[in-house]
Amino acid sequence: MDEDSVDQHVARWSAFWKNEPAFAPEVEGALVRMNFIQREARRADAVAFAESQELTAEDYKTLHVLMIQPWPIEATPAQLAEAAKVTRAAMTSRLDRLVTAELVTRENDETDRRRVLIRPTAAGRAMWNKYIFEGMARDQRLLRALSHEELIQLNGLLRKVVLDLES
Amino acid sequence: MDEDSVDQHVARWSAFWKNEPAFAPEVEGALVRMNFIQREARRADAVAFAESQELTAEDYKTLHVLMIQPWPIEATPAQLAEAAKVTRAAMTSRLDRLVTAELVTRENDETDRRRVLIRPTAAGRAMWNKYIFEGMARDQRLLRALSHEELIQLNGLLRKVVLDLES
DNA sequence: GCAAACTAGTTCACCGTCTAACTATTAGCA
DNA sequence: TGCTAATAGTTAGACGGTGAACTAGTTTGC
Repeated sequence: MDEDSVDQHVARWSAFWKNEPAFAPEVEGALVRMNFIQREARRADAVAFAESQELTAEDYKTLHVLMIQPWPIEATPAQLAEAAKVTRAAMTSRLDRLVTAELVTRENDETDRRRVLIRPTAAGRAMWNKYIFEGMARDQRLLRALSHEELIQLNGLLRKVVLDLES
Repeated sequence: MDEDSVDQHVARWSAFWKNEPAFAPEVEGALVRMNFIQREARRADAVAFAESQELTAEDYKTLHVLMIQPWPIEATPAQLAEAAKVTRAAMTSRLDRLVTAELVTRENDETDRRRVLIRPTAAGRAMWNKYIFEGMARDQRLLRALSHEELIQLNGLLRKVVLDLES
């Protein structure tokens, strides 16, 4: 198999840490590679949304987590914040932008007046539809080097790690 | 094999996108899992440095990329920015903090007076030494669910992806 | 020999996030 | 019932990042 840039990085480190048993080249390699792939994914997303000028990647993500809620399509800011993995404060300002752009509505919940309900507008749904498939295509392009079997194998390994971290 | 939270996420999506051939569950799963692992890594790093109060994770990273440069241990801000994957502007402010903390020195290069040379102080080297092995241990803990063979397998799959993205 | 182009680093204005404090509302319980 | 505690959302201030503009120094090429 050919070497990627991470192999060089790890080789340099291995030389640096020779005689140092605490250094695990495979751990370092795997983490750096995952970092590389994730960074590339974010970069590609940012480019796609920067070109369109309509929406930032962050705002799209917000719209997305709203759209993929279980029926009915409505959610509280707290639910969206958790789904998007940002704080509620950050979600407040994201929603400000989406409300201004008229992609979602923000209404008081009359049964619990502390709560706010967020719903997509027709324009918001249309915007989501416009980008969702492009996003899937970008993701598949990112991992196109792997066959279906290899993807399953990769998920098997990653699942072990995630299961361990979740327990 | 047991299910992790990502399996549930993907199952919900698969139901959502049933009859939609553009959705690839294995691609989605792999990316979400890598995201999860990376996020956990960053969280653990942040916790470790927040407890110590001496240094932020970002400043440690800066010190780190400086320390692992090839001999002699000195670098320009531009080199450090590239290694740490931030802009030069960001590196300027990171270095401001490290210079104030007396962990690195910033000197003019007399042979090319545009350039600045960054070198760790004795305190900076000591600080790096204090955290480097803890960081390795954190990384290994993160992937402890995988055997040595599985780590090699994982790197093999990720290498394919990285090689493809780098070409 | 000198103007133009390039390069290194910094400064500036802006952005999105975070934590912590704050307001408003609801739930728990003596 | 009426305090107290808990909860939902927002606001305020700080932080670290970005891209663009700027300063200073070096290289290129006529």
